Amino acid sequence: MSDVENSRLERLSGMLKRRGIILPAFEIHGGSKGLYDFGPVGGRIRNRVNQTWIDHWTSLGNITEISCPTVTPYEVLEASGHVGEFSDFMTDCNACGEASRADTLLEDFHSNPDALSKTDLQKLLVESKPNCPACGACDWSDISAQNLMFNTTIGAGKSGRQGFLRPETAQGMFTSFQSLYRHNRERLPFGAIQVGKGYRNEISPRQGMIRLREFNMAELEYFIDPEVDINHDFSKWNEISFTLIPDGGEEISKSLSEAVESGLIRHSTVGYFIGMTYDFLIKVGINPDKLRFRQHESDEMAHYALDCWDAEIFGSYGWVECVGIAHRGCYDLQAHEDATGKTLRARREFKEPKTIEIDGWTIEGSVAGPAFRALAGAVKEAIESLPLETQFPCEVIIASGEKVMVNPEHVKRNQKTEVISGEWFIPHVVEPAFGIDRIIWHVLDHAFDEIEKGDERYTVLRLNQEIASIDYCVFPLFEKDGMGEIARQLNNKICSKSGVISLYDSSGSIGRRYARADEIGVPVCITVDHQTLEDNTVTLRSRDSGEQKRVNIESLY
RNA sequence: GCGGAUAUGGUGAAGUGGUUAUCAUCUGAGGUUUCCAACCUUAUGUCGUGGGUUCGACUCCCGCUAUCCGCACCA
Repeated sequence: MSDVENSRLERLSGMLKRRGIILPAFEIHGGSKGLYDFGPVGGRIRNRVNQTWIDHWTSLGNITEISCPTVTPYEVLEASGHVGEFSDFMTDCNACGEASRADTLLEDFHSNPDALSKTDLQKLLVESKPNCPACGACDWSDISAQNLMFNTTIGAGKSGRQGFLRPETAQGMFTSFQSLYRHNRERLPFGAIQVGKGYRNEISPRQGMIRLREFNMAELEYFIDPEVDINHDFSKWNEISFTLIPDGGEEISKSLSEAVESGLIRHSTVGYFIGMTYDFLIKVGINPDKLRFRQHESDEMAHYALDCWDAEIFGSYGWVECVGIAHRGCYDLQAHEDATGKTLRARREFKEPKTIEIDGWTIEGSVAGPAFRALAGAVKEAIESLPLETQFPCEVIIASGEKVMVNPEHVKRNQKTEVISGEWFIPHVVEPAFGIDRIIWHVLDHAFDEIEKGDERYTVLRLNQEIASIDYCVFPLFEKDGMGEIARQLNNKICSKSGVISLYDSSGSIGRRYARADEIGVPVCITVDHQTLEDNTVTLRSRDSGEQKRVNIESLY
């Protein structure tokens, strides 16, 4: 980073802190790495970005918003693969207090302890009794998962259950699949969105808002039928050339429809969400020249993912990934199904019901049941797969490998016609995941404009009206001759409107007050002056053009 | 986690082993001013934290915490 960019970054960070947009959290206690406050000005910016994001997706019409707990039981994140991927299993030496990685301790007792589950590691630890590398004792605490996820205990004392603060919002949407499916009248495609906090106990949070331990995420899980081609309408992006970096290739510029048709973007829904993501980022104020989409390389992508694109935004820290759009296949729902035995599926009706003629053998329950007892189920399965020509008595090999003698009285002819109208399948998921803090950082970075005014550097935060923290400032030119009262009254009127915030400021010269408002990006300032006293008009001054126009005060009520 | 640098009012900077720590700016109050950081008066506010050396530490030494820059991992 050059000195020029560096000092701009310092001025930007200084301004964000000074004006209460983004500041280190808990600073009077010394602060804590990777934790930031959105201050009195930033809090509303975050809220408005979140709301804009929600509105953006719900406008599709088949998206519902949910909100799941951040405290998540161990089993959920074990099923999703996060426990294995995000954490190490640790155990403490009760003699000296030194913490050790369980898999490292057990290397001499197992060929690949890294691959063991927590339960197996615990068992192996108890059996093999390794000594503490620090003090030589052998007195280990129970194994706990630690590291990139925040550990917590749900419930008090020993009866408590192990849990984590969620590292992403996605899992709650997968575990709620059945409810979502019903709500959407059991019809795909549909999506669920969630905006909320996620937590990762990063080893080394760095670069301000870019890597946080507690962060704001916004995720959409869009459930689709892998066998149905969705015809997305890409025409609204025909005029836009997207900057794309394909897996292993050079940066190119292409229209979205071209990139999807050529197969560069491997799934049209991924392509559609790239377009939606582009629109959202532009809406909140990202400079389109500083935005590109990069395809994950095969070895970077999670093994189950079919395609993954990151939206990267250029700012003071270089190119930073702020959104990930991943085709996750059926991985997540499958994982929770496997772990719980619950059905997380959607139904697909066949165009033509399938008719299956069955003509073979099955068991005579009243005879075979008492005869085979516990094996009866397996015997039934084996017999139903036998050809019609089979002669009884007959020796049958059942699933467990056991041989059983089946006599004619155990069986009967099975002749029927089954009509199957459809099937159950695990939907595929396309997931756009947004790092809200990273996006807000870049919005601020792109909006932060320094212009020369005389010899001075003048700061303007060119935020879009949609996400500006303060909508209006109201100034009396002077606080005398009744101008102060009129301005206060106007300010109160504007604040009382739902969703609108106005700030009253009477201190300092009028120029200073405009400058203060510009620095935090207030789009419009309203000034009450002498003329107001005569004809009830005020001036509206625009942040970006500096232009003023007079309007009647009543038109602002 | 490893290596390097840093920590002084809200912000940005000076400075010293010696008893009221300096400046600019910001902020508050008052005045002045007919619209883009004007001016005058006045006030508030600082040595990150814990220990050590010392008669005395903001200053020297050691932990800790935080920040910034490299290395490894990620939204």
